[in-house]
Amino acid sequence: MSLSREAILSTAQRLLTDYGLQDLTMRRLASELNVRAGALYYHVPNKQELLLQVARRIMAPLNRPGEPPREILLSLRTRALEFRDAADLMLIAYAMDTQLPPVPALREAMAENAPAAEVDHQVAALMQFTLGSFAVEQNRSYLGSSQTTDDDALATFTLGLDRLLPGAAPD
Amino acid sequence: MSLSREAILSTAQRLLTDYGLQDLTMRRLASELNVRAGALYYHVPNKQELLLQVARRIMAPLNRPGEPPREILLSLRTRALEFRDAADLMLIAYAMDTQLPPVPALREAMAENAPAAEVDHQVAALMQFTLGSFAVEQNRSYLGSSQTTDDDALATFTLGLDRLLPGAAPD
DNA sequence: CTAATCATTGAACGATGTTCAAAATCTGGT
DNA sequence: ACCAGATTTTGAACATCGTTCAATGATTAG
Repeated sequence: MSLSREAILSTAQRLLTDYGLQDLTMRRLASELNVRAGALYYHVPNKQELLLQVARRIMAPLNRPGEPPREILLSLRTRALEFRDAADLMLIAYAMDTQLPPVPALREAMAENAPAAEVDHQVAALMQFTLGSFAVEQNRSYLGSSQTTDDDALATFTLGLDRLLPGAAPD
Repeated sequence: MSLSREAILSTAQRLLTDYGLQDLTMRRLASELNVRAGALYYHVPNKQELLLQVARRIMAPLNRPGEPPREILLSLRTRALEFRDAADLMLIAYAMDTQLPPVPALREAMAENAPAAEVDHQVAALMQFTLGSFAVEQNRSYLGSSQTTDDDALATFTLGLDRLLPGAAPD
């Protein structure tokens, strides 16, 4: 069987989960597929694109229409922390595509009480907070600097969610 | 005159501003100082530490006690966008040091109406949103993907601030 | 003036993403 | 079964990166 974009992406995703972004090199990925690095470039234009597609794969299952935004974003958090360095990837992927999942689901869920333009800003703020949260949290654990407990991190995250989601109470 | 940590850091900061993180290599930095790359390692342990110190330098002037949080964070935004790739650096620096400026100033400004632990979470959420915002915005302009105007970005940012700062109104 | 300390060099190491002509493999038509 | 053409993969190279370190040069103190 010959190589395929699909095989490359799913192997990359596995490497990311098991060993992190640092060990996700083109040579390592190729060797995992019993192939040399050059072969990958027949199926994928470059590493940046590869990583982008991996990020999409990780986030795609989270576009769940009908689910409350709070649940969606808590699921996103679970997923982000379960893949090593996923936070950075997600942030870049979202920067490149504003309509990345779970954005459409969030828009739909929040479309009720506000005009479209307002909803866009609300969703954007929510995503920026969420991804910023993950990035900080993941970089922190990556550097072993345990200035914060997991409980603190989660509490901060839900506090932010409560404030950024419609229907938030003032302090 | 011999090299100094100070000269290295300020030159690094200038390179960052003028050419971005991609061109801030140890060799380029050394050449800018009329020196070879190895010499830098007598004054700085490694590049990671170098970047961290640069981030501190950029953020340090923003610890302005007494100023309202909203002003502080808008200044931080101006500063972040004025240095290329500063957003990523700031995020990493904050991940490594929870008390990085302008955190102390924010804590002080928000300490009035809540217990200490609650303030910490509020400040953390605020910083995560802020840095996430910058990172998304900067990555976006870096990739030329103009899916969003500057005005939109600023509107999203202030919307988030209004919601995350004490005294926010519900929708 | 000399000895010791400080600072820089130059060359190397291992690793990275990427390219590309050549080789290998697979495919369909006769 | 064979062959021509297209599809894939290789192997080697390129440029670049961060980092190390013995040797060298420069500075300072006694």
